[in-house]
Amino acid sequence: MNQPIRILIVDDHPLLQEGIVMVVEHEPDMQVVGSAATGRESIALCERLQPNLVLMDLRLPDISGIDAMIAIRAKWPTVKVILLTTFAGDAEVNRALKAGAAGYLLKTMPRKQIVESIRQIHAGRRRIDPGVAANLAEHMGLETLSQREVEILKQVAEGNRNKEIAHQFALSEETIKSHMKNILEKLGASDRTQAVSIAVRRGIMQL
Amino acid sequence: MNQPIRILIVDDHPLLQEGIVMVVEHEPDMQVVGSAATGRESIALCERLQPNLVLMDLRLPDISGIDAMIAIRAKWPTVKVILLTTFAGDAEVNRALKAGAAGYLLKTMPRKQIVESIRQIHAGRRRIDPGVAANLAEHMGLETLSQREVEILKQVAEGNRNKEIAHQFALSEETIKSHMKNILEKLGASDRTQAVSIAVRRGIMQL
DNA sequence: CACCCGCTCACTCTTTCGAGGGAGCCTCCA
DNA sequence: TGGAGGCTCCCTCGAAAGAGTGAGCGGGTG
Repeated sequence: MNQPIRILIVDDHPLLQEGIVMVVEHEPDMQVVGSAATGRESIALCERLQPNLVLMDLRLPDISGIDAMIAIRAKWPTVKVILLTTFAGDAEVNRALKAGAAGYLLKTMPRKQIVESIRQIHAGRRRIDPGVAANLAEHMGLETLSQREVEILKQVAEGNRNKEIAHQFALSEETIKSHMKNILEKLGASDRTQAVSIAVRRGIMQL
Repeated sequence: MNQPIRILIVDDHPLLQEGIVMVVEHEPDMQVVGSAATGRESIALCERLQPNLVLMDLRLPDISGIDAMIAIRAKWPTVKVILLTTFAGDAEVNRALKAGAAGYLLKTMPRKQIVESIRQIHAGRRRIDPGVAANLAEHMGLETLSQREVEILKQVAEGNRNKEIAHQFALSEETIKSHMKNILEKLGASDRTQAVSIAVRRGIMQL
């Protein structure tokens, strides 16, 4: 355990990259081996730099942080990936953890807690930000939308009518209505507009 | 001009604070005199530390960065305030610039451009991130919603029916319909759901 | 002063939504 | 093998939403 933790930073904010470097390099047992600003770059740098641990933002310019993580974990299963982001609804957190994230931290966390979490995660424990965990617990057991339902809800957010959506997907309007009924019930929404609001808040979709 | 630029940082992400400090302290003509994590704290620190320039995030835990800026500019009109944020629709940028922001920068900006912008702004020029400016130009001349309209649209996003909104505001349902008609036209939306989507994207309201 | 604009309200009419039923098909998993 | 759940489709019906049109009031501005 004398080897320092080799960390790769993935974030498209240069200032934040800089901040992480500063905080992490302060710790004798950690070392930043590189920084990437995009998902694809992060995969390439994993190849080259062989980090033990990746600190990854969720929103990246090219592919989502979750997809980048999936790609990295597929090639290098021993690499631990920590999502470090500003906030996310329960849906994103769930997807991240299911996809094998070793941790889910918020950027609002104090420096000390972040380095401590990195240490814990590197030692094999799983860390989830208390705020995120509370949010998760609140939505525990809450149903998530199917792919089809998300597709449809996105169209709804764009102002399409059921009939138009049906036409786009080559389906019957009745089918769309049926999906909408399920969406409203799953999200606990009283109409399509609130359904979009809730879905965005919970990280099920973006606008 | 031998005095360094005294900078106050306002951001609720410790890591980003750290990053700004590192980048800025690298410059001989700049000095970070303090960091605040909330809007109220930023006002208090302005009092104590008398900075020349404030780097302010838009989203803060207590009050919005714009409101904090307004408060600061009211008390210390010579202090220049730069909004430094991840992104915002044209509505937020417009409000910020109207309220006297000296600059509007994005966190995705490279380090060099940020320090250069700080220098320019301190010298009296106004700097707006090219990406933001493009977005602004795109929406130039686009109508904005009145206060009443925003209030109503927020209720719409919560899934309230026209009748319910009318009751809440002690208005006629016909009045709400009339407002909705104006909202749809101003935003170029085909229905209330898309109106909410567009308003959120443009920074007119949050969910 | 006239004018614009935000806010208010009214009436009609068509379209759309969402609630209420039900049903068949598929796949995955216990 | 038997659910469970996702996807598809059908019917009815009342309640909303939105288009169309019109109008009065108050405040601010050229």
